[in-house]
Amino acid sequence: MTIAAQIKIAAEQALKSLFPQADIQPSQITVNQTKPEFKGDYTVVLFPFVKSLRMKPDELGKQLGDYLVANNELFTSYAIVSGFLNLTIKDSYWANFLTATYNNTSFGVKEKNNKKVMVEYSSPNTNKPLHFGHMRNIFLGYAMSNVLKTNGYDVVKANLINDRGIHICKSMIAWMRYANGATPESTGIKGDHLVGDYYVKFNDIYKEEVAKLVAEGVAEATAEKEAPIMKEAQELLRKWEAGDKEVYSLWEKMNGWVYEGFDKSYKRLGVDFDKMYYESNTYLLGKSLVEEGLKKGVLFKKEDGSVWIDLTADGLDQKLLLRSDGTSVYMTQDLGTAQLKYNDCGGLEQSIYVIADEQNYHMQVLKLILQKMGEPCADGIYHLSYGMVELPSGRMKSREGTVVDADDMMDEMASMAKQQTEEAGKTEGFTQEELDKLYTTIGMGALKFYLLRVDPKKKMIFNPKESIDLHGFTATFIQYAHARICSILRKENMPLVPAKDTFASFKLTQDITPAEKKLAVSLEQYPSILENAATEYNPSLLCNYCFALAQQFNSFYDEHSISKAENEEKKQLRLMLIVMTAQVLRHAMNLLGIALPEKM
RNA sequence: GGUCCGGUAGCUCAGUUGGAUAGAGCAUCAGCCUUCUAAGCUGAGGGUCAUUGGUUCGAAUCCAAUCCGGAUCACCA
Repeated sequence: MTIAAQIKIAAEQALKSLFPQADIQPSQITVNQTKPEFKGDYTVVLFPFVKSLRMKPDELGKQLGDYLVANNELFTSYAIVSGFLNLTIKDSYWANFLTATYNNTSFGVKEKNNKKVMVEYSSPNTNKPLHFGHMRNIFLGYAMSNVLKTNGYDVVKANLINDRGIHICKSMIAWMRYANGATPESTGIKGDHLVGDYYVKFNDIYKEEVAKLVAEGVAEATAEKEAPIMKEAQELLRKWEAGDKEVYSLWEKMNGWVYEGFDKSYKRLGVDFDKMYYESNTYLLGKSLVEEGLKKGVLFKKEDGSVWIDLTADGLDQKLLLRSDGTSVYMTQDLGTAQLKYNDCGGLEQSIYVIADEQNYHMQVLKLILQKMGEPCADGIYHLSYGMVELPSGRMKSREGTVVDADDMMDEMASMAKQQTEEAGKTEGFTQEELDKLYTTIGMGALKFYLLRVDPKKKMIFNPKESIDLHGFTATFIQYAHARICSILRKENMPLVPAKDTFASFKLTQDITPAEKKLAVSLEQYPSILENAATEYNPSLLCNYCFALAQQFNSFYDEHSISKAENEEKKQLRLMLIVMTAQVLRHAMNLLGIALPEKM
C-alpha cells in the first residue's frame, strides 16, 4: 500500500478513536504531499472536521498529531501550520522501502486481473503515408496499451485499416493515368509515399479540371461533380464494389505497396499490433444488427426505406443507419466492427478507440446506439479522444501537401540529435554504429515525448520551423539523467539491477538528507502514478512524473557525491536511490516506447 | 443555432476527488565545471488563472451567465 493511503487510514482510525461520537467519512480525509517550504512529508487537511467537531484547527491538529506520533510507527513528528497537519515520516520507512524494492524490476506492476481490453490505434487510410498527426495517435495508443498491461489487463492492440473507398480510388486513377507503371522498385520510392504522391497528383489534376470547367461557364458546384477525373474515381469505386478483377488486382497491388511502407514506418516508430482489421472485410458488417434493431423497435424505417435511430431524447439528432437503397454508411459498419471485435476476443472489458476529437460525436452516437440495442459490446466502448496536431497556419492537409511527414520527421530528429551530440563534443568512446543507434534513441525519444507530454485531449500546435527541443522538459533530459546514473554504476562495477543481497549490510544510522528523501518520496509514488495513467487514460502523467524524478535526481547529483560519499552507509543508501531511480525511469519510459541509453 | 471540448507567465504546458504564498520548461538576466557526464545545477524577473456573479472555512478547480477559439451536427468517410 502507498504511504499516502497508509496515512489516510491511520488518520481515519485516529479520528474515530479520538472522537468516537463524530461521523468521520473517509472521503473527508485529504492527504497531500507537504509543500516544500514547510517541514514535513505528508499533510492532513484539518478544515473538513472543525465544524462537526466544534474545534479549532490547531487544537484538532494537536490532538491528531499527538495521537498519530504516539500510536503509529510511521511518524516521528508533526507541525501544524494554519489548519494543516504536516507529518514527518520516519527515515527508516524510506530506508526499508529502498532495501525492499531497489532491484524490483516490476515495481508498480499489478497482477493480472483477467480482464481483456482492446486498444485500437493508428487506423490509417491507405492513400497516403503517415504524418505528424498519426504519430500522436500511434504513440498514444501504444503507450496506453502498455500502461494498461502493467495495470493487469490483457491487452489486444488492434489496427483497423481503411483500405477501401473513394480515397484509394483517387490514388489509383491518378496512378493509372500518369504513372506509366511506376512501382516502388522502379522508382526507389517507399510504397506509401508513392501512392500518396498520386493522391496529391489526383487533387492537382482535379483542381485543374474544375477550373477549366468553370472557365467554360459551368457552375462551380457542378464542375466539382463533373470533373472527369472525379467521375473516373467514382466509376473505379463502383467497379471495385462489383468485384471487377482488374480493378481489384490494382487495388491489391497499390495497397500492398502502402502496407510495405507502413510496416517500415511502424517498425521505426517501435510499435506493433496483435490484430489487423481491414475495412474491405468489415464494411458490409452491421446490417444484421440494424435488422435486429428494427425488430426490437429501437430503430425505425422512413417511407423511402432508409433506416434511422432517433436520439433526440438524448439531446442528439436522428442518425441514418441504412440508406434508402439499403447500402450501409460508416456508422453501420462501425456498429458491426464493434460487435466483431467483442466476439473475436470472447468478450471485452473495454474496447478503447484512439481517435481524434473530430469524431467525438460519432463515437458518442456509436456507443449510444449499441447500448440502446442492448449489445454486450456497448458499455466497454471508450473513446480515447485526442486533439489534432496543427501547424501555425492551421490544420495539416494532405491534399495540399502541407503535412509534416512521419518518415521525414524521424530523419530530421535523428540528424538533430547527431548535430547536437557533435556540438557538445560527446562522441568520444563510441563506435559509428553505437553513435547511429544513439542518435535514433535521442531523436525518437524527443519526438515521442514531445507528442506524449501534453494531455491527450488538448490540441497541439507544432511549428516545424522551431525544431523540437532537446533541453528542458524533454526525453533527452531524462535520458541524460539515466546515462549519468549508469556512468556511476559502471565506475562502481555495479549492474543496472544489482542482486538482492547487494546492500545486505546496509543499516540506517544517520539522518536522510532532504535531497535523498525527495528522491525516495518520488520513487514511492510511482505505482500510484502508473495507476492514474490507466484510470485517466493519460500517458502524459508518466511524462510529468519522469521529468520531475529526473530533475530531482539532477539536484541530488549536484548536491551529493555517490562514489565519494561521506561514508559507506551514505554510499549504499545513495546507490540504492540511483539504482532505483534509473530502474523506474527505464520502466516508465519504456511504457511510452522511449529507450534510455546507458551512455550519451 | 444545438451539443461537446478548450482559454493558466512573452511562448509551450503542469496543477491528482475544492486546500497553504498558482508551478515547470523555453526565452531573458546573474552565478556554478582541478571533484561521479555542464544535454546539468543554483538564483532573479515575469500572473486580473478569459470576464462577472454564486456555492463555503477555503475556488484555477464546483455551479450559472457572458466573451473568445476549436470540433461536430450529411442518404461523406
